[in-house]
Amino acid sequence: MTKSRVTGRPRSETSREAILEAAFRLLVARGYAGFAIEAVAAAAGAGKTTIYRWWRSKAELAVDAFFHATQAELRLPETGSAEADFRAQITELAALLRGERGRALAAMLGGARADPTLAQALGSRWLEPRRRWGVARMTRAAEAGDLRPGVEPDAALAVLYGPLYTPLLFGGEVPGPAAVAAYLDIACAGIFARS
Amino acid sequence: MTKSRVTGRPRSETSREAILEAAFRLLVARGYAGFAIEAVAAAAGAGKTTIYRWWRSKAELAVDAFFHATQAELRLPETGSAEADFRAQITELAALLRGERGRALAAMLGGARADPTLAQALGSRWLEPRRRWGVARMTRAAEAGDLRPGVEPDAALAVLYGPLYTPLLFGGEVPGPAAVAAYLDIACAGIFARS
DNA sequence: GTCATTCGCTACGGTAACGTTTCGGAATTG
DNA sequence: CAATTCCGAAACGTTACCGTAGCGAATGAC
Repeated sequence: MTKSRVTGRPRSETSREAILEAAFRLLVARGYAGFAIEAVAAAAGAGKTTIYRWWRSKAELAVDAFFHATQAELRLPETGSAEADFRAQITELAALLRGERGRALAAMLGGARADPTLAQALGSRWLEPRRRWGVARMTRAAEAGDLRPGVEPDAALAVLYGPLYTPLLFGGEVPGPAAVAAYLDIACAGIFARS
Repeated sequence: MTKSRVTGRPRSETSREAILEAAFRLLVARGYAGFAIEAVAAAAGAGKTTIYRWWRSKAELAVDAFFHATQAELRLPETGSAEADFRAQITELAALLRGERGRALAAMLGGARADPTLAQALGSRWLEPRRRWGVARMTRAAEAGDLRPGVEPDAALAVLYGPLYTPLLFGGEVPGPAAVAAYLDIACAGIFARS
């Protein structure tokens, strides 16, 4: 957006990372309510001014911090059968959401009930891309005749992803590999046609 | 707990109900973060003192308000087949969670990420009783041989209830009757043995 | 060396809700 | 009537965080 400056003191990459990491830690430890700009600045050894200069809102900082901790770890596979694709993607997602990143996401989703800015940022940067992929992949599977008769793509996606996200709502831990496999066995048996 | 008083001015039932209803309205309209004791008192035409006298915490007031609006509308059926029992109970729960009560519950679940008191109150008064019923019913079904081979009760419950609660997490609307039936068709096909 | 810009730091006024206390008055019992 | 308890209203000091401003020091291009 801003024309790249050639003069003046350059932005400190050290501070940027310290802020993002401190924000993530705080999000995990105290939730979105206890996630205050002042606390982030203090924990990062940075000035409040520096944060306000580079992030427009608490919401943007939170989402940035989450992505900074997450990197591009998640693939959206497009090979193999639909069932294999979904199983792979959900298993990977489950692994990501276990532990700190899951708690950070839960904190943000909880906070999004009170902060529309956050809801919007989270929707456009996390939920929507994933949902788009899921709908597209499931629709392709339906057209290829891979689904049991009468199965609607939306309902199938709800059954596949619902059990994964529910623990974030209730404060529990995201299921481990064995539990994920167990529920996927059930869901896939109801969704995909057996050859 | 307290010995029943025989003397003095009796507690005003009018105030009690005005407070519970104002609390529910505020919970629906502004979420748990915007749910302030002062605001409840003002909206109810009551004094803060009165609220502090009868409720120990914000969390207790919120949960009480939710139950006051919910009454005992929910049955936990025990007749017929396991599949019929779960379908009936989930359909009823979905109807309850649509609209205001769903938003109130979503607000509280979101707030529970930040307020352990609320998490505990909500767990013991709402989640636990329901979960207990579900586990018991599903275990009985397993013992009766009504489940497809290899289906674990915990995983089956996750598949049945996950899609219902997920919208509360993402801020969406709880599915309507048709959508509930559609996802239950899929889930039940994966869980219950066909005779 | 000069200049533009960012840095961490400290301080400020403003807002919001907290939880407590005090008050005069109203409602019951006996 | 007296004793008791609850009521709504108002005021209090406290805590937490907001967003902004100004400081001297640091940094790097020119």
